[in-house]
Amino acid sequence: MGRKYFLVKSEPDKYSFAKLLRDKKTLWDGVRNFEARNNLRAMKQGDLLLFYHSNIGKEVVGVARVMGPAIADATAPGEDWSVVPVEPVCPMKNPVSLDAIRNEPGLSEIALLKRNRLSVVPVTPAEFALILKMGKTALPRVGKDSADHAAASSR
DNA sequence: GCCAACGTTGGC
DNA sequence: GCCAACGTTGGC
Repeated sequence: MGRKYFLVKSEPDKYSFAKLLRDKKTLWDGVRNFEARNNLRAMKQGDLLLFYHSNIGKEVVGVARVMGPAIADATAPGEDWSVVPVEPVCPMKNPVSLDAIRNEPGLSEIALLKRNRLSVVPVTPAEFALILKMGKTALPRVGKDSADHAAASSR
């Protein structure tokens, strides 16, 4: 099956999309909610993430990509939490605010709104495409993404 | 296994 | 900084 889409939240003064751009990659750790953890575990390499700034900004500011499957969260030894390695894909040309999402009829069912306080929520392909469009953002051509291309062309 | 207390998240 | 929503914990 094709790639899946999710939205992940971070408080920008804790970990911002700008910081991810600088870091080039990070482990998405610190998730301490079972449902959010299970969403992390549902991710696989190549899945795309909308990066949302909570509290400050309250807007989708960029797109990130899952670099590999979920692994144990080393920040909670002995506990059953997970992290996922992610890398930045591109910033949104126009950040998409929570208000804009609320006011968009095509996004009335989005899990971000329905499941208010979940820090990792699934996004449908249609919702993902619509938010990119609202952000006037196109995904870059991914030449380095040879594994995905090989998988796609072998189908 | 119910439910009250508590803690956390996140919008305002 | 307040408060509402809601998930988690712990007593019974």
